[in-house]
Amino acid sequence: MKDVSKASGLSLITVSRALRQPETVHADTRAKIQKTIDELGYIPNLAARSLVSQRSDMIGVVVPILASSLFADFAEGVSKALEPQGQRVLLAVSNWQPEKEEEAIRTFIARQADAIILTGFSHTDAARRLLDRYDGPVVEAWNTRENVIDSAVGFNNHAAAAEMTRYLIDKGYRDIVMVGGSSVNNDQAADRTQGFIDAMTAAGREVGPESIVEFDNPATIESGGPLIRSLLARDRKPDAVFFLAELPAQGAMLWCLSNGVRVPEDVAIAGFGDLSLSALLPVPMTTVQIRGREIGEAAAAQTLQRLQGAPVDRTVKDVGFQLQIRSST
Amino acid sequence: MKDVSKASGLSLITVSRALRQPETVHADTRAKIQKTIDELGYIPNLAARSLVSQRSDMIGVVVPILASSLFADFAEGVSKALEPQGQRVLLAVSNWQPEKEEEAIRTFIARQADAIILTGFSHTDAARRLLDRYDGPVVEAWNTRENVIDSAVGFNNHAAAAEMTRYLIDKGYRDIVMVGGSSVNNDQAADRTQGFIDAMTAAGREVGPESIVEFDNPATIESGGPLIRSLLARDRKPDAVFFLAELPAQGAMLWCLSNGVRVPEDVAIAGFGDLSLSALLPVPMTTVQIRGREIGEAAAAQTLQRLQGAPVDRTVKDVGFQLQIRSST
DNA sequence: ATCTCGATGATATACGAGTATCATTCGATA
DNA sequence: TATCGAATGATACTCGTATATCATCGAGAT
Repeated sequence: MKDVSKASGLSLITVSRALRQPETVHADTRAKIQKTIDELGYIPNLAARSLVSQRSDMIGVVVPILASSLFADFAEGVSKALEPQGQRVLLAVSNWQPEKEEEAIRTFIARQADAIILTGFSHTDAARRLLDRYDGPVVEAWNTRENVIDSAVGFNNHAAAAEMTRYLIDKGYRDIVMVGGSSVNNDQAADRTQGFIDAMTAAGREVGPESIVEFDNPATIESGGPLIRSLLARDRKPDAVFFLAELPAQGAMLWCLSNGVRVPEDVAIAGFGDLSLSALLPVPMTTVQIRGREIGEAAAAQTLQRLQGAPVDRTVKDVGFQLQIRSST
Repeated sequence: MKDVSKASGLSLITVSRALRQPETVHADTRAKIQKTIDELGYIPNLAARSLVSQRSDMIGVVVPILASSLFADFAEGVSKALEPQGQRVLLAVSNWQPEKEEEAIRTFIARQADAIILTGFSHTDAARRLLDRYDGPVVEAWNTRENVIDSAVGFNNHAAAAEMTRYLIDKGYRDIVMVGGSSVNNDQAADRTQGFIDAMTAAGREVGPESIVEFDNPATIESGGPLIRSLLARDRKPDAVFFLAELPAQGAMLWCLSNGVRVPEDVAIAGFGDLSLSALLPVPMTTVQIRGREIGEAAAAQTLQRLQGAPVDRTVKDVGFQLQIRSST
């Protein structure tokens, strides 16, 4: 700013005013300042501005994973919704490790992030303490629960899994097996699993250890084949397999296609997520549609509202899900 | 820091030293300071530190898109490689618009980003000027060319498309059609297209307007079906179709599977990208394997080296690609 | 007893902007 | 001609951390 002041022959304070309170400066003066700014290529130092203004125009976002997942849609949605407001995304990938999330939160706060958007409700105690003392908006995304830190945006994972399970039961399947990821530090996986269990028991079905199979996170398409293969090798074959993630479901479907197993005649397959591929498979796949991008946009919108002064109301926004019943069941 | 100083009974300068030059402070004193830091929950203000140190421990990253693409792998690779060094990612999604990239660069510089990682070589003039004056490392990723701003990490898009084209020619295909995205503001698409053209003409093949079909960015899996359908409806059907993006190729493949078109007997299909699904399709797909995550890690590694004082050498690092010959050709 | 060195402290300044307070200049208006 | 207000300027202080310079104190070495 000092350089601009000298080059334009105007005082430092006038340059500052031209930038911060343009209405107090004569139009001609403003134009003159803008001209020298362009000539000099002056770019304000936002770190200095941040120091005074106590804000950074940055919003911290934590996702568990980005590759081949709806979290990429989510992050893109957040970024695009924030950009028009001059907010940038500070990104962190936690790999489903709460300690990494905590570390990310710590650096977000240290960098004066204006708000923090997290995935899920699984946080370390230290992270909760940090967030309690943090005065900006905090959004927990991808699930809905009662006890939110500040606000939440997502869908009811429990209800989604339960609804699909009920559908499978009503459809007449007798031996339903659920395949899910580890519930450790993953409230989404936990809620989905519980949704399956609750729907089953509510229908009088027994849920034994053989009804639930676990795969390792991150869920890959490659894991689907071996999983369904081992299930079909059981003495008592399941007649329906409900995958709590889309990629293994797709992998299972493709394995069946390549190995002469008929879907849904030999075994029905349902997924969770509805990646675009699922509808286009030779046997279009029944699945729970999740709109990751929409969750991201909603999370960003909620954040911006709060930043613009909307009151704290511990909102939990449910963007919903939708069962996509197709031919695989 | 002032609070920590008062609470611990030690002077401000000692607290500062304990944090910045720990070796100059007695271990007991250090422990005492650490204790009060923990008690108070003190988190240093990195905006203030940044103002003095002229660095921010943030690295700006621009990707054209994140959803359903290898750029998500790329971004994850960058983030994970930077994290152990205490660097965070400032993310921007440009949507293939150089103006958005320019705007992102401007804010990265304003926020004192230590380095900038871009996708591709298509920048606005203003962006080039900004980057010329910028003193941190700049990495252009996802392609290799001669005139780099600072350094580049990627693979030779031209060579990759040419090699696949040569393979198709050698395999005996007579009517090869290329399907690619718009080359406007997309050097990768342009280079791939040129690679196809060059390989064709080098083999004495004619490349007419009917040999090249264009789809809209972003390439979706949904676009593949209609594309291959219209190609097969031509009087002179192509016997091989080379998609310069993976999703439309997968879409085309699935359309063929669902519509009784035999691959590769009726038409051969080749893709570009090798998303994990491609190898698992009922007809595993021939494609060019790109390792997005590796590009991200390499870009991050190069950045870190430069930040740690490695000399500027206008490096162009080629991480390569690999033809995956499968059954679809 | 003198010197040296490690550990700590006091003071001042810098980083780049934002802003409060008070002063000055100039032209328009009554 | 006196007054007012818009436009601009000068000065000082703030934000939170880093660091240079010089000072002080005490323990151990010579």
